[in-house]
Amino acid sequence: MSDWVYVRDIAASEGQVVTVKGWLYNRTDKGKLQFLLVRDGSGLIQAVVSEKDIGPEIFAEVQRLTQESAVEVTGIVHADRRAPGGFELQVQDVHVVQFVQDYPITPKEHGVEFLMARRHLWIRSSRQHAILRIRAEITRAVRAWLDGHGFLNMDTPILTPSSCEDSTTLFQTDYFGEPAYLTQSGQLYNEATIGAFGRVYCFGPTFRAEKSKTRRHLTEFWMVEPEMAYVDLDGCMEVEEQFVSYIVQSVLANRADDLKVLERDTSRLEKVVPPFPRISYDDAVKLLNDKGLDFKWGDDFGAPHETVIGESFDRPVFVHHYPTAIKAFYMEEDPQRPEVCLSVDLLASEGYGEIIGGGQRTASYELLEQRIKHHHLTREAYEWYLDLRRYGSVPHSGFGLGIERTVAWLCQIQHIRETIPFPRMLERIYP
RNA sequence: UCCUCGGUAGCUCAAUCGGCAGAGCAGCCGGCUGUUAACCGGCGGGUUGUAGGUUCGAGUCCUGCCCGAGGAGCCA
Repeated sequence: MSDWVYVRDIAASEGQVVTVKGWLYNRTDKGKLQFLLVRDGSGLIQAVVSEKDIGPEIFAEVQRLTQESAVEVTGIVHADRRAPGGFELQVQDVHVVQFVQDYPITPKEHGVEFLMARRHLWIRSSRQHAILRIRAEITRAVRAWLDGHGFLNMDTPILTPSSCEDSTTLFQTDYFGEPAYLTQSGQLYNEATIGAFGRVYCFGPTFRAEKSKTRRHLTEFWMVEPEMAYVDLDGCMEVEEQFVSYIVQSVLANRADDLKVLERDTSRLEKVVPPFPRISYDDAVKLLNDKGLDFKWGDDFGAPHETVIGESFDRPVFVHHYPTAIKAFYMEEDPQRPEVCLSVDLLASEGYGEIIGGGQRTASYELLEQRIKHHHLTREAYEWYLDLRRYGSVPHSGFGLGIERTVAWLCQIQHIRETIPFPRMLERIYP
């Protein structure tokens, strides 16, 4: 019995007889010679089957093998320039674990509707495989950087009694006869945990019940939200640029093969190092007007505006000091200019738009109380949040990074639906 | 929610002015010792999303409905 090895480790077994356990990705039949492309989750390897090596009986069985049949392939590992990946197996034995009939996804072209309905199988395809491996690297890097920089992971609730912000629509559920909502942000809770721990982050799913039907929106998406006590707007931007740069450089260093599968131009990503350019909302408006776009001060940027601003720089760009009126109720005002607030968004390059929203939070009890009233929020529901301004209120900042948008940017893919194993979108909750 | 486009074989698509519904791939049969979405030959494969309407005749024109895609708004 030969050793079971994963394809990713195959180079270490050159010249040895090993067994690969996986699924048939594709097969080419040349008569007395067949090429099996076997994937095992860790990689893809070509297995060369010759009739004279394994005899007519097994050879004929292999000839009947169909796409995605489960197989255990035993053979000698050879380096060969002609093989994808540089190594191949000269097959000595094939054990068929399951013959598969009529696997629906062929190596040919398919439409989005067809593939999305078969998402549970589509994730086996090489492009999807590469994207989801990069996603895993991004989430690994997120935790590694935060854990290494004094942030404590605080898991915030998914079931919440009310809205965190007043702007978006929430999914309502029944909580023992009372209405409850799926969280749209852990931020408010993290403003409490920083009072206990100083620097924290939450990382989990977030839900928005808006009927958004665009390439940048999911109804369920993942967001990491760091929050920091005694950190102002400038300090927040410094953390963001260090954090994002680390994530990008980790993907470049650890997922080069997957970026190649996606044919990602990595030269743009190599430039993603601190410092990032910083422009005020005022200057962003000027920039848009100078480029001939019709945009007036006080409006929020739409997708085309974000694209133009993002494309004006060679790395992600901070836009800060948005009008107070278009931002959430908890944003701190600029003391010199109350009509703008200490908020900052990070717009990704290459037209991928906003990947981070954040800024400095209101520290003043009086201002927050006034904002809650002004935004028609229920005072009672925010009493605990007001408590945080009663007992040791300090300047503090935080931000939320959208994982799927980051994956789409780094993978250079057109639609966010491919950045999560099972996307939840308007009109799609299957599979 | 609004705007635009689409739905034809298992998949991806074609079908001229309203006039016999067709190709590639997949499947099945045969051939081939270096294939990379292999190639060569052969075979089978259809309630044209759905309900009506116009017409001698509708995949094609008209209306409703269903489903999907792209975009807007909102946002990460």
